Amino acid sequence: MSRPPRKKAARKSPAERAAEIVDAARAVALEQGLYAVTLRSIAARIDVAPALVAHYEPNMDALVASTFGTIVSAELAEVGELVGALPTPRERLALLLETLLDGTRDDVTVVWVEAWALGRRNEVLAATVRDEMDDWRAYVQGIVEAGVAAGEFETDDAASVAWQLLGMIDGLNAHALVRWEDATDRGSRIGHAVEGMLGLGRGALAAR
Amino acid sequence: MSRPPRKKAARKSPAERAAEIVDAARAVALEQGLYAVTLRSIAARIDVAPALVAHYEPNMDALVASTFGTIVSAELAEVGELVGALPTPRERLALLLETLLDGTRDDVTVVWVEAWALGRRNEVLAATVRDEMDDWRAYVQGIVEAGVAAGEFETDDAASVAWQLLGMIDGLNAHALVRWEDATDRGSRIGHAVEGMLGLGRGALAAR
DNA sequence: CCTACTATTGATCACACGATCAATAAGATG
DNA sequence: CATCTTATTGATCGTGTGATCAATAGTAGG
Repeated sequence: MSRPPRKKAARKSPAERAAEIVDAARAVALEQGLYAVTLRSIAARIDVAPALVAHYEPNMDALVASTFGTIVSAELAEVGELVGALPTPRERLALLLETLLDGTRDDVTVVWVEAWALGRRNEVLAATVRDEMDDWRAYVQGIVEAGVAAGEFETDDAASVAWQLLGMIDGLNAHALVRWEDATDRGSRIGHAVEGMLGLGRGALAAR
Repeated sequence: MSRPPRKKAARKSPAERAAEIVDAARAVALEQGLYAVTLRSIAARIDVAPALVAHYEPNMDALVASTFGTIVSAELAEVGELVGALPTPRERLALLLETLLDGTRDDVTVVWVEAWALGRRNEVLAATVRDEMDDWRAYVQGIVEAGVAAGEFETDDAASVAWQLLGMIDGLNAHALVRWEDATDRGSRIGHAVEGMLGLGRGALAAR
């Protein structure tokens, strides 16, 4: 089971080694959650002494926080690119919901949930969580405002609507994480809910 | 800072001591979260040796799980009693949403979020979480079905609607937990969302 | 080729966790 | 009052965590 005893790690440039550590932290977080991002787990993954990880990172709280930020901002960029290809705000919002609720990003959902819990004991992480949440809110708000401007949506507080949309999405994903039994239908009915929030007619959101 | 050195705990009946431990665990969980429910923290709170807590509980995983169950089922009972006093399903649902989103139960929200995260490493807790979620689902589903039977609501899958409602509620509360900055408006717009899900006209849910 | 720099490491600390067990002492029972 | 039952404890183990530091060994530059 245990790895063959490590001889000695090859000497690498600081930039290269630092990148290796960051990559390992991201991989561990996605595979086993933020709680598994530990001095020793990261060191073991890149086959290096724990002290080396400590040498490159100021402390583990910071590494956990930056790892969270990396994962979540990458997700936003990825989704943004996908959704941005569509022409109308209505279509963009529909695809956004469909994408975030399709159940293929449970690894990221775990990171979110653990970040909410861990944030209560890790100040740096808590601040990062707030920043990333705000980035997401701004992104969704942009879609909503575009829809209002285009006469597709109806609301007087796009920021509030954005918060509520994200809250709904995260809640549904978090639930699905736990009740893996029959969590096939997350998102099946959220369309109507969103229609209610944005003054759309029934079925208007998903319409072709 | 540290307590005056403990002399010796008074001898109590097993039932009494067991109850004391359970109470302490619940209090600690509500004040500091499930992660703080530890052998030593519970022992310190009731001024007793850590070994005594271990003597009464099979293991800490079980105590954490039962503590979660106690807190959450009590919440359901409390809310159920409050909401059940209203005559129509529409009013009951409106009060349910208002109550769960009024921001006075953040301590319980912390317990939920930490349970989702902790459940990945604590099998007993994970099972308890699923059970309690199902109890909540059954309760909400009952309200929805009553509304359908009364001709107030319109849906063909009350269970699915119940899951979605709970997901939305938990997500909004979890969000509010982290972005304490301006989380005053959770629930301000969920009414319209629910109206969309249940085929109600705009503002119908909150109507007198 | 030699030297200076520094990436890397082993050893070690202090702390917190759950858990076990023999020993103690309080109270019940006779 | 004597005996027995058992609630309670101190001591201890094994594990896991983050962190520090002197010592080592590659490697680049003179």
